[in-house]
Amino acid sequence: MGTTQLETVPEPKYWHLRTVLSEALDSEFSVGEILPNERDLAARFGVARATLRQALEQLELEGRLQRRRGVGTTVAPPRMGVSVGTARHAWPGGPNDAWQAHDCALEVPPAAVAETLVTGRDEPVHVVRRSRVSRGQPVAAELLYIPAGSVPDLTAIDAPSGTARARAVLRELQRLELERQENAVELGSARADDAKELDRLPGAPVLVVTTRFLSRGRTAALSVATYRADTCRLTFGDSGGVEIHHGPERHAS
Amino acid sequence: MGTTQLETVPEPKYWHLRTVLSEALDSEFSVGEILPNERDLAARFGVARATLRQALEQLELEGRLQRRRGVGTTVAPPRMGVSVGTARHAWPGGPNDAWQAHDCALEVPPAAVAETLVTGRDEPVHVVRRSRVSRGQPVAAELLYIPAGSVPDLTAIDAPSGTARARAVLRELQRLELERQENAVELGSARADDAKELDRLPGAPVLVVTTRFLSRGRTAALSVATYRADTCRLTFGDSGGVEIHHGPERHAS
DNA sequence: CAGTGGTCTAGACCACACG
DNA sequence: GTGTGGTCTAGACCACTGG
Repeated sequence: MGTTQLETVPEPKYWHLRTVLSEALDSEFSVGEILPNERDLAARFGVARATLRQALEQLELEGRLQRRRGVGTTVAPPRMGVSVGTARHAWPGGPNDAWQAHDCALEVPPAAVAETLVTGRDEPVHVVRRSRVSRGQPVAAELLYIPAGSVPDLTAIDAPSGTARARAVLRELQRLELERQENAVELGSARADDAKELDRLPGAPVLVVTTRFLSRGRTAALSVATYRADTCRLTFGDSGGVEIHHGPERHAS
Repeated sequence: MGTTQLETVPEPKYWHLRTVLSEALDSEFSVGEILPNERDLAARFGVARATLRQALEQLELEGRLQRRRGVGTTVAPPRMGVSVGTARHAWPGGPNDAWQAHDCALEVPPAAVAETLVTGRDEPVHVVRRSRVSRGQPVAAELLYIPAGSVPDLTAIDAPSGTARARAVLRELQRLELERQENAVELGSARADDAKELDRLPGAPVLVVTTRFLSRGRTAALSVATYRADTCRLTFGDSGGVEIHHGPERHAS
């Protein structure tokens, strides 16, 4: 007789809470608005903070919320469509390729990368770090692996590393007739360095896009780009992307 | 001198634990092997079970582990490459399209879908449910939205719903000259029905692929497919996909 | 400084699979 | 039944942001 089980829900609390909050976001909040803090929300719904957080995590994963330590939880705008298609302008080193080169170093790539590049183990390759910004916020961090054989004319460049070196490598790469071979997308979690670049915490969910570029039948470069999964919708094909978003959206007035 | 801080780690415990476990998986475990249970593991590492679980969740998200209630935690095989490219055989209703039709109903689609289909609000459309199996396990659940206008010759079909109806709709669709227009990929969490189909719990991370099909310039169908994010690597392009998997040495730099 | 989200603990009970 | 992972609690302290 002690049970206070007013509602027989085989559904977990956090999942039900997610639904309730999701509907509240649609009807009672506008983009950018700040939610009550977690302790207040938990008290309001009569659950432990950990349970409330489980619901918030779900909503953040779905791109509905944005949480920042020391600041608060805000309603996120609809995900932005980010083109990862075959458009010419997306070519590495091409004009207006949406990427900003940061750095370049000669490093030994991970085993899986070396395998795809068909280079020897422990054979260093050029690694160009680039980042991509869209609508004022960072959306992707990329590592471009380029075998030394792909850009043989680099002896003329004196800069051993740094931005200048990165641009030089890209310039050389651009002279090749690159052909995009394949893409793959999978879920991953941001490594510490990527997380910093993406303004997220380590372990944040990311969409990892790997692309292989061919030149005269050989693998000339391999790109591993990590996109923020919470804010990005990846679009393939040359157009901007379908405008599909979830639920009604109200904007601050 | 009183600090027992043997290691000055600004790193969270669960993240460090994730790394340790990840390396252990590479060197000491083989695919399919069962890990010790969570209580034992937590005790072994001297952390609370919740913390240990946080690390396991990360590894599951990355496709390294598979956890099943009542059974245990096992080492997952490398993610399988699943083609979502433009290959002919992937056409809805085409022969060997890798999909199995389950059901069909006339329903009012979500607002976002109706918008893309350019149908009126509250106007019902055919909704075909399909599922996709690869290597013996379910990898995707799909909802195919087809405006009634796309398949006008369905009055001859008497089955109001069910598998027969679904196949009939697909057969009609196949007679159109479909043109794949766009794809988008984003992270989502499995709804209850999808989760059941994918043999996962509600809220499990999924990759949502939306595809628009055109016929004579009009949107003839819209596919919303949810793929298991833990087991699948989506490949675009007509070939099988690059064989990139996470071996030992996942981390660069 | 005060307030926020992030991490962590030590328990408890539940839902499920399997013998 | 036993044993597993899944959910939930009520606290505590930490790391960060901003006034």
